[in-house]
Amino acid sequence: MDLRQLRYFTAIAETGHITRAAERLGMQQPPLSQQIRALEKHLGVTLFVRHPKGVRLTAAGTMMLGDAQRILGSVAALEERMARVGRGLLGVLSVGFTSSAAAHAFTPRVLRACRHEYPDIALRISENNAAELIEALESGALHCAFLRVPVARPEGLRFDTLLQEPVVLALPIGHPLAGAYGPQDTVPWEALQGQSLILVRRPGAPGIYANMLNLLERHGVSFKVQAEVDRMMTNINLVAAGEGISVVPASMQGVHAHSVTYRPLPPDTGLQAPITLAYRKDDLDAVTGILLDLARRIARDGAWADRGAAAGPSA
Amino acid sequence: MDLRQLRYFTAIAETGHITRAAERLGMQQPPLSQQIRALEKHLGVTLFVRHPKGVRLTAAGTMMLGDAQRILGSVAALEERMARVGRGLLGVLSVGFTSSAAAHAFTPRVLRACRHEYPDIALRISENNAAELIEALESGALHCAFLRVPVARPEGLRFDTLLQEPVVLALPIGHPLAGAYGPQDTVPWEALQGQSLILVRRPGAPGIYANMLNLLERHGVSFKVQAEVDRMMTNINLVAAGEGISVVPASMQGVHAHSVTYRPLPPDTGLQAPITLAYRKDDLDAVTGILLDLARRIARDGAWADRGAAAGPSA
DNA sequence: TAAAAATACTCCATAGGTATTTTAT
DNA sequence: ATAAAATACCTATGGAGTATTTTTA
Repeated sequence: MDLRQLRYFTAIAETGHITRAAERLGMQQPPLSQQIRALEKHLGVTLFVRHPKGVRLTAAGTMMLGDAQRILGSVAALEERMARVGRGLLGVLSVGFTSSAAAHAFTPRVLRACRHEYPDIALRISENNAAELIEALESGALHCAFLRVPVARPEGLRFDTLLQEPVVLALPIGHPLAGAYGPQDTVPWEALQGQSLILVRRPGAPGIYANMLNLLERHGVSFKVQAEVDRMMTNINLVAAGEGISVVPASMQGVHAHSVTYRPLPPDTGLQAPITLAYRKDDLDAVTGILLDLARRIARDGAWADRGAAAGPSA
Repeated sequence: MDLRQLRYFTAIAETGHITRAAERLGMQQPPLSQQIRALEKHLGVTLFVRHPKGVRLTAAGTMMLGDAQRILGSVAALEERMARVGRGLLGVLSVGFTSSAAAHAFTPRVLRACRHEYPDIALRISENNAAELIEALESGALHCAFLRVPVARPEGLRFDTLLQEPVVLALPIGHPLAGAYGPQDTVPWEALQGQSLILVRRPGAPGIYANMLNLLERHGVSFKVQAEVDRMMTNINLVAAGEGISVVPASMQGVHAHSVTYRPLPPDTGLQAPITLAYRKDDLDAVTGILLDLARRIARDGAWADRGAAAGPSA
């Protein structure tokens, strides 16, 4: 028995005529007669009593009709579901992000929009440092992750830049530089001469710290690496504790506002901290594609700065 | 999509190899690969990730597997059910019987055995007079009916004789014949000279009354027809009321024992009251066939006289 | 390098079409 | 006499087989 015969059976049962059912099925009457006889023979049951003006279900046929319709309904529902899966509208999406990506209003905004616009995508969200996120991406544990562009970009992953963001200097309250430069004053690189820096430089760390060190070297500024951590939030925590100074993406201004103060850096240096979406370049899952499109749209529209968010300007 | 593709899909999912699944399905690997690719294309979803040593379900494939197995299970169950329907082991069976057929232990015994041996046959039982039963049989409202052989056998119906039964004379208590003949004494036909008879002669009435009238005529016995009724139970009721005398199947002895007494009739006359099963000769339903076989078996084995039943001897 | 899947082609079983006959009212 | 189903026969799509190539760990 196959589904075709079930479809034929229900069509005949519903119309009461082999001829009309054939019409509805877009076929001729003889093959339909043949198929239904084959089905009856296969099942060992007479499904219809043949009248001169149509057919009528036997008791056995009546028993069968409900089941047949149920089965055909299940099949149609399955096809429908799978079509939605194929278009990425239904399924599970595992998304990771770093603390610094999460600090920007953009990331939660995208996830909130995804939940709202695609309610059948079940989001599995996790926060972690960049190294762990990248490993999870490579192993397939994550579909994609929001993070800053790392220095070393692993083969096999793509990093789509969603938005650019300037970098600011983070100083402990009462630091000499905080006295020398007002809140709106740009601090020149030379002013960092001899400072103790806290950096994120563990595996998978964002490129901005390497870039900054290059800039300092180019300006002939000497410094001391006071600490190396694995995520920007730790970075700010240490600044708050007075361990030294650091730089962070503009969106992280306001963290530890009672003990950390922030200052702009020279705008012409091109020191930017982009937020990217990372995913495996070979198999771009349909669901991942949905999120990627959504994130790009929101980034393009600048639509994340809706309320109460410390938003930096886009590229 | 058809069931074949679902079967192929589950086979591959369950074995983890296209090659092994092909083996299990009794086919070659290439067509199986083709079919599964066709299914993937049809659904718009990748179901398996191909590894060098087998395949593994994708998330979409995993979602699909459960549904596919459920659907295949439903189909198998449907086929199983219909096979049972076809063999008559499952379904509804509408059975009728007359009061006189029900009076014999045989009839309830057959129905009880049917319930016990074929629990999936839902019995619809109704009691009625012969004329109504025959009409119900012809209209299709009944599958079969236990009754005495009617004088006029309608075209289109078969009457299978299940067992023969002698006929006895029913007399009101205190009737002169009851005094002239003891309980074991055979009453000769001549003794009925001038008696008032109560007969069942309405449409569909059993043949025994017509046969009896022939016998009386042959013996030169004159009589008076006191009443004509439509079922034997009424017959006895009128005898009990003193309206006249009658004859009934031996199994009805004992009814109205306080007011009716019974006497044997000459055994060599061939006046018998058979119990038959009537059904449409053209469409012998499988369920009806089951009951017919069962009734024949019980009649042959004489297995109805198990307990507390007023049983007459069989043919 | 080896095992499994994919590709290329060939064949034939059978679903479906056309023409006609049978059936039952 | 008529409408519908059954029968007979033909055609062609596509499922399955055989041989071979490609893939990837």
